[in-house]
Amino acid sequence: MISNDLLKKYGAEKVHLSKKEVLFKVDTLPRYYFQVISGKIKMNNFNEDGKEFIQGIFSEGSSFGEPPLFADLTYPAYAEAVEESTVWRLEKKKFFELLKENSEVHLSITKVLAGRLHYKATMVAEISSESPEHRLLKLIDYFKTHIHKIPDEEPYLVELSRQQMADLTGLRVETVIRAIKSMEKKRILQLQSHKIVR
Amino acid sequence: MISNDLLKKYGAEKVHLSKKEVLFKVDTLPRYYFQVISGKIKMNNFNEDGKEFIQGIFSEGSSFGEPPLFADLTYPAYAEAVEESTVWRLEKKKFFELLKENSEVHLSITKVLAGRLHYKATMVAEISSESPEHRLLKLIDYFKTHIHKIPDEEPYLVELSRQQMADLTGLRVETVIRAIKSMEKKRILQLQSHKIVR
DNA sequence: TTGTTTTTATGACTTAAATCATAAAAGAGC
DNA sequence: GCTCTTTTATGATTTAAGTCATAAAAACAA
Repeated sequence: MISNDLLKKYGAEKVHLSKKEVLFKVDTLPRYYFQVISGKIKMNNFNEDGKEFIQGIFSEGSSFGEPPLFADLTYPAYAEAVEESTVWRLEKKKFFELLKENSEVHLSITKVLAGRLHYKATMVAEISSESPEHRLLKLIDYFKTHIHKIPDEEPYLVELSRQQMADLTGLRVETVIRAIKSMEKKRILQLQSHKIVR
Repeated sequence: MISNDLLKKYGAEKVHLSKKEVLFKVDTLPRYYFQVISGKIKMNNFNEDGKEFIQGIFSEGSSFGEPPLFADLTYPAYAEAVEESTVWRLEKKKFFELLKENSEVHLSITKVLAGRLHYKATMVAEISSESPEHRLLKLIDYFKTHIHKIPDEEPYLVELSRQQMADLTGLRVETVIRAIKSMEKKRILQLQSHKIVR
């Protein structure tokens, strides 16, 4: 996360996005660094028959879509506003100037990438070889511990819909619903008027 | 990739690993930066019933296992020598000194992380929602284009075994074998005495 | 060259999750 | 409050990939 002052200093602009608006498309070259000011942005893919896969959901303060900027690659996914949002947009060239002149910012970005790589490594191993229940539990626990930083003993009210969880784990809604129900029976998590608490 | 001179300067040591030797374990805290001198190192996970998932295979010149070093996390997987190997080992503290004093090295490491994140993003979307044939093709093409940097028109002889491909995509050997055969019939790839050419 | 291990191959069978259909409950808008 | 949309829920059925068993081919070692 880069401070507003620094972003302004290097000429970043605010971009407004209405719900469902697409910020960039898969397989295109990146031109900007992006950081969420308000709202929620998701990065996602669609397979041949239209099934969505959500790479990540980014909220206030989070940057997204930087890897292709560094690695000279195209975007691996779309970026779309989940709700009405505002983001900072900083030109690639300016972004690299900023990094060069502010090494502590560069280190913080590297840390963010490292954290995301850790999440992906965890999820890809799960998705490829674990049961739906295990996958979902890993997802929920990852959000609780790493995204929202809620202590183990405190309850976490999952803000994701069943469909979003399905799209994050590669499952189908029905499978998610059944797995959640089954875990409730086993007392692995609780349901409070259809809301998941863990 | 950090040059030998620089590594030596900061006190890196050579570590020898015999085939199948484990360098670090999943869920432990990182203490070193590692870089392959010779041989091959794989990072892998095992699920409840022992099924392997290969996160990546690293050969000469590649570093691995850096993300948890940056993000203050534990290793998401094991690291094991695929064959007899030698690696550079540099203490965490020294590694960060090196980065601080050599900003171009820091940038190159960030680029490596960005590239790996790109690979993971690509594979996780594939694994979660595509057919075995599609997954395998994506894997093979990724190795051809991004790892070995072979031009599209030149043939690429896949060096991975069916089992390794299965472990990289979350499939079973039998499924890989059948999918490869089926793709040969469709002329998507060639088989030359059981070796895959794409 | 022969014996041993690993890799590739194939058929028969099982199963877990996807698919399809349909509905109840909850939430949003007026 | 009522209407429309979205989300959650559940049963019946299908299917693709996993599992199991077994063998041929290739690679490696003695």
